[in-house]
Amino acid sequence: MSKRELSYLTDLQSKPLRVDRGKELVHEGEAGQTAYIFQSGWACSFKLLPDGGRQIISFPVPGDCVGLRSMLLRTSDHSLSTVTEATIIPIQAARVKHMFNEFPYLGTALLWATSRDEAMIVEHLVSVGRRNAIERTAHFILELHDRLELVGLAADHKFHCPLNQYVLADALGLSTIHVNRVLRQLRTRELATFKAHEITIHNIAGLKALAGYASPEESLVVVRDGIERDGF
Amino acid sequence: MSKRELSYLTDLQSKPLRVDRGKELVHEGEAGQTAYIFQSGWACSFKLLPDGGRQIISFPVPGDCVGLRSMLLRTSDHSLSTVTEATIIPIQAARVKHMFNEFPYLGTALLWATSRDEAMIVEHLVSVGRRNAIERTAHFILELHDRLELVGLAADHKFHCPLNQYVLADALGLSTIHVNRVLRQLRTRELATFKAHEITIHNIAGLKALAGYASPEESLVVVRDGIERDGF
DNA sequence: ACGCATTGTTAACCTGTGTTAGCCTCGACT
DNA sequence: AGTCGAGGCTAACACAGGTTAACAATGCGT
Repeated sequence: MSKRELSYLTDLQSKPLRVDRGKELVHEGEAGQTAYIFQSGWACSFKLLPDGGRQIISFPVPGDCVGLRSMLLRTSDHSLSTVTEATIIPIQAARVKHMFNEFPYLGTALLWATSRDEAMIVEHLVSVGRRNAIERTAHFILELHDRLELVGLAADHKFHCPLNQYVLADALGLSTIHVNRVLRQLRTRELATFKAHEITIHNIAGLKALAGYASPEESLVVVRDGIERDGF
Repeated sequence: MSKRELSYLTDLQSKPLRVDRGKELVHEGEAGQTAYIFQSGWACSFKLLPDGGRQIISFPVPGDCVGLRSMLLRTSDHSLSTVTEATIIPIQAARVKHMFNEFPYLGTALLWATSRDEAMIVEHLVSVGRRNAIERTAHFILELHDRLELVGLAADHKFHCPLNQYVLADALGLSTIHVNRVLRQLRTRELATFKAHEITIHNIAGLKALAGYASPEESLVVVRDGIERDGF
């Protein structure tokens, strides 16, 4: 990346903004004129169902960028709310569009970033579709751990996690009560503990085995061990 | 789009290629040097699990383009197999990368296309996470119908669908047997019939009500009817 | 310190979905 | 025509997970 590109990227960012927890930053179907970088605090993107239920798609954590995609589309296809108080850096759509013309190369970088997001959503889909409640929860904890470790927010197999069991249920496609049961089981089996907004992984190998979790680097290998079936 | 851009897009495409059904075009973890446009035939993209299960992510149908994303990343995060015999148009990665520099505007178009894909995956995640078997199946049928209608492959609430119940199960996160039960129920309730590779929707209003399905155009409205809950 | 709201925890019961096992149908091949 | 295999269909049973209903902790505001 050239100096000019970098300085442009810096210019793109507005002043950090503090928002309360539970604030809906983007409403589904709304025109998405703004993207945000999360400097601190957690959020969740989700879709509501006609019956009032909801499915959480992902949890942006500090360092993550959201809404870039919906800037280009007319509207956002899901809502976004903060889970905790947060500091965000808004990015204006107009400037991003200008950037696309000025520095085409950055467009590719952006495409790369959105691809990473999509990979996470796909993994989430696999979890919900084909893993049972405990595997799914274990997988979720491991993924969160790896993501947070990457930005220095997890150490020693321990990290802060401001989610409650209701939110967890909406993310994992389970009922609150069952989340509670599963967490208890993880505790009893001495794999991981979720207490007072802090997750501690006691036995990371055991947890990975349970979840069928492939660390980002190993992910290529594990799949080949699976029994291969043909495509139809 | 300028004439020059259009002709460039045409140049990009190689000769159509005929492939057998059940052919794995992309293997998970593989470097994705090629993208494909499906001219005819169906495919499915999926992830395999260590225990041999799989989750189907999406079904590319004629007119769809796949693999553009994984060309930019080092590797593809999921596999792709044909479901039927198919005619595909391969697109070379090198030429696409060149295109990005030459016509930055097309990069945005590409980003737009991948965003549409992602929206579909998100909807799939919502289905699997928060709809029960019959709602999920109904939703799937409706989505397929709308997609195929768009490319002229569905008419009169009827369309060809070469998927068997095993494949359906892997897509919907259900067991084969349960897919069978659900299809029977849809038939009995005179909502839709899946027979001899052909899906017929008998009562589209009823099916939409059951699925909580929002047509692409109406999708903005329906969600606001849901009971709103705050973001945490 | 008190009361209230939020979140966590547990038990009992019920239902949706998975599992196992088998039979039927149809088309492809010999 | 007969065999074989793939895919569809059904039934009986088992179990994971959902539902309902309490109650216990915790934290917050007054």
